[in-house]
Amino acid sequence: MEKTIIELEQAAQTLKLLGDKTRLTILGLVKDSECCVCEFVEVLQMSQPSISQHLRKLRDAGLVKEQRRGQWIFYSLNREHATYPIIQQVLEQIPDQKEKLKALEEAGLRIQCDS
Amino acid sequence: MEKTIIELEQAAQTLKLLGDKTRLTILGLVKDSECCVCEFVEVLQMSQPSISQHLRKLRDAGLVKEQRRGQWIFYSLNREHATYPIIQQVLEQIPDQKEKLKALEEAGLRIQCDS
DNA sequence: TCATGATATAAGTATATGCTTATATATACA
DNA sequence: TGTATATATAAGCATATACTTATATCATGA
Repeated sequence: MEKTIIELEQAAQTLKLLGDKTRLTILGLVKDSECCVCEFVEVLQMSQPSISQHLRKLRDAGLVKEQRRGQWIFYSLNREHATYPIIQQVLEQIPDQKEKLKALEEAGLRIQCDS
Repeated sequence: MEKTIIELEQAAQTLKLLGDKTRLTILGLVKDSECCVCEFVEVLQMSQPSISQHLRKLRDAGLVKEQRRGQWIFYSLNREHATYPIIQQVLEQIPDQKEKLKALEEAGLRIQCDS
């Protein structure tokens, strides 16, 4: 893998966004698969506006991408972002969030969408 | 290298501290060698109290260690910290701060202390 | 066209953050 | 003992942050 050097200022901006439990969990979730807002609300047990505001910060910074499918808006990790290598490394060193999505699925709360 | 999983909450706390240009630079500097406060002040061109306050945050979190030698207090990276793997990875992906120390040295502003 | 569900946005608020200036503390050295 | 240097701490202040509640937007389906 080629080593890319990320500008300090840009790295700091991304790290600031990662430096919040809620956003770090959100990124841990979208690392494994796309998620929609109501799933974050369910997993994180937080209000919908609060989640939306965190997502907006992540999206404004370009760390996540959004895609509407019907009534849902799905968020995914933007692996093209300049600071993605940092995010990737960080996510590798924290507990996997996959089980939380699995628990959602088992509770029948996972959103599946073909459109 | 063994892979250690860092608790999400603790990771977020460290990332928050890294998410500031000044502190990220400070950590980049102590990655290479011990530095004292006046060196940070010189390199970063910021007020001494401001630097001291950033150092206090880093020290309170345990990310750096301090050691007094005579009239100077030297700061160094605490490589035993639980979140050190994250810090290490991040520092590997941003520009090296070594030249800044070298410039200090050439300007005769580097503090050398044997005590 | 209307009601519902998913999401975004706005406004308000309490707290956190990062600087400033002023001052205290601690060491060195004459 | 007195002065200079290095550093820490305190207090004040402007701005940022992360919620809350209320409301707007947009797609779906009857």
